Amino acid sequence: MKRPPKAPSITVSDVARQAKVSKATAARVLGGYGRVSKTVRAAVLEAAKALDYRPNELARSMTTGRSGSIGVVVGDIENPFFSLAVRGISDVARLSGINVILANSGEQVEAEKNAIRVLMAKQVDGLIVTPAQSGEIAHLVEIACSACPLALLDRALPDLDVDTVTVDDRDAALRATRILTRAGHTRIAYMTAAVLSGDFRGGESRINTSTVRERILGFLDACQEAGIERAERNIRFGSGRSETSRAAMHGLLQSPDRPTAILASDSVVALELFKTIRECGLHIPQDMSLITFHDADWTSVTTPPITVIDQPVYALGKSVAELLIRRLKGDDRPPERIILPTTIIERMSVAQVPDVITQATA
Amino acid sequence: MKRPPKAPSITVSDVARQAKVSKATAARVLGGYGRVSKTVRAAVLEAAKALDYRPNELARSMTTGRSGSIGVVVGDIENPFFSLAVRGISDVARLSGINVILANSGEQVEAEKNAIRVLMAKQVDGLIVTPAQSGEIAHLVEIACSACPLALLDRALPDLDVDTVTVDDRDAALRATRILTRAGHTRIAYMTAAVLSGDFRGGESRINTSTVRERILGFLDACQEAGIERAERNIRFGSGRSETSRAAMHGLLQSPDRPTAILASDSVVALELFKTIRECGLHIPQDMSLITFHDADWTSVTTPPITVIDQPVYALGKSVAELLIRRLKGDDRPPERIILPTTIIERMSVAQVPDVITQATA
DNA sequence: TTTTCTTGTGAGACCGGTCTCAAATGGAAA
DNA sequence: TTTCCATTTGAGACCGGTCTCACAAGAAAA
Repeated sequence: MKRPPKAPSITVSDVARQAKVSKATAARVLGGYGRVSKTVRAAVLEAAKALDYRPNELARSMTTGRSGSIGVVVGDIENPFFSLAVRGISDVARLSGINVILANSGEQVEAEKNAIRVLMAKQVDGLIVTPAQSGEIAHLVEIACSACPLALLDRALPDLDVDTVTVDDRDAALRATRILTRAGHTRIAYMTAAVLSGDFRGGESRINTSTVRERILGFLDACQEAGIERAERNIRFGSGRSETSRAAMHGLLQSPDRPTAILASDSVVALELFKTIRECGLHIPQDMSLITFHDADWTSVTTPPITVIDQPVYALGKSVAELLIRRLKGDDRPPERIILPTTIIERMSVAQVPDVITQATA
Repeated sequence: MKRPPKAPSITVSDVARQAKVSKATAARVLGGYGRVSKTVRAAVLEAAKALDYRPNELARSMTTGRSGSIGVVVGDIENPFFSLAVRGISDVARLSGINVILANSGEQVEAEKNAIRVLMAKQVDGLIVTPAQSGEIAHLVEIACSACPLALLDRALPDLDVDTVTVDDRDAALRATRILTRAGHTRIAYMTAAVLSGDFRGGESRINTSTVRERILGFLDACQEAGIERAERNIRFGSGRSETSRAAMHGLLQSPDRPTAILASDSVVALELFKTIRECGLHIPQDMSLITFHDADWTSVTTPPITVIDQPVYALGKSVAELLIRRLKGDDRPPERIILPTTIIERMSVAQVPDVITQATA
């Protein structure tokens, strides 16, 4: 823990000495600011090359106050949704010569807080966050009030008026659920990995994360439209990759009044569901219809292929990054909330409900 | 591009003034070094809290010379293989209070070089790289010679003697191919996303990336063992997600002497293949057997589920990170090359070749 | 020729920490 | 009481850049 051999790196002063000019002059040509004569510039450049000078970005950042990097905090980098969004972000960042420090919150607020603290200490110029928990946003509010621009990805926070990019969750859920109700389903479950802070019990107003709330709203809209009562009973939170959630899924699928259709909030949940449905000896779509958010690559190769809500994930990342970088450049327009449209890709995972057909013909 | 409002942050001096002690003393308690009396410590801490002091990690890094972060350069963060490995790395890093700056090379050497340059300028304490190209490693050699520890993930470089963690690629390929040969296959293709620098033509010695070379060696071993001649004809490079590679796949699958079995080098290639095989109206496993490296989550839900080589991907990331961090702490044992074992998970994507059965019964 | 302006350069402060060194304090030993 | 040593504290250099300011020299204007 003691000796980092401390490579004696080449500094501006070294170059200056070699080029026989002052440190200030060398710094000017090396840093690309101020005015220098052609001859001196050439001399300095030559000296720099000879010495193999590499600027110390840290030192530079310290004086300028800008680190040239932005922090990105996502829930779970393993979720292909986030990987893709992150690529959108980094592609944009690269174009502006900004680099990205990535942190994983594992959807834990504490980890999120910690990640943000570390990123701030590293003096990131801006922050893109996918808030893990809707209840605790004090740390985000604090950032928003500070000089460091903050942008929200995929999940809006009503109480936090900052640049935000989401998709038309409510509408997407509505349309997806409608496909289900129109196929005659009346027992429809909505499964999300999100955890509820507090208790649900029908008060969707208590759900603070826009993504979750909007989707539930859309889901309930469609259910109501179809005359399905107490649809909110079938909303399941916390359906992650954990053991408990698997057990819960099993329980749900094996109960006598199990749903005949499920809407999954992301492809990870959907995959778990897909496996569990099989394990329970059920068949998609005959015994169980399934629609999921996110057109993950595998959804088209299963048997049957899954009907999905295709979100513009890459564009989502691209847009927040653009918004944030614009802000970094000094733009001070009021915060923008961009909502990107989604499409539904109908595949083979939704079936007509038999008794509806029976009823219809009876 | 001009005015970053420059939040006037609280510094040690501010805290010192408030606590009525010298800057040095305040720094001691805030930085957690040296000796300070209980009373003074309490006073400083209180002042710090009152002022809401946050250390500037950049300034700290500048004097100490250690930035507390490591750089990770992977080929494609969207590939679940890398996402998982990266999680392994960051989990370990977090435990040591080190954070990770992630960069994507897109498997392009130039991007890789650039990413490394940026990361070095940011004074990362160490570097983990998945070398994109085997031919151009001058930039890596340079790092290896410098004071900054370098570790290689998944791909070894024979000419670069640094800490490296890979899997038993040769053996894995051998065993996988054997499954195929034992099922009677004689026309077996090996498809990798890797691009060859130069030309292949049977000289596997010219392939510098260990992963690719070892796998090919294992593949050829098994073919030879089964008496298959000129097996190297069926090695296909550059099978990425691109249009050209799809076209190539189509060509291969529709040719009259198409292979009856394929070994895919990663799950992204395998998924492309899976889709293409379907598009060509072929069926797995009757018309085409398929085995792939990496037990990606979707491989178990397809029809049929895919036989895979299960690599300990998370452990791969975990191990390199551990190696690198040990090195950061001053360990100077000679470089280690760790090879992790793989398992084969046999599912339903391999079929017996009919004419072999015929022969056997004849 | 003298004055004024422009341009190039150097000296040195500064960013926010760490860390060395010397001085001050106080208790124990002589 | 005097001497010595350990502990605590302060002053200030330093890390590697940026940037302000003053000054010198040459060009243009008077």
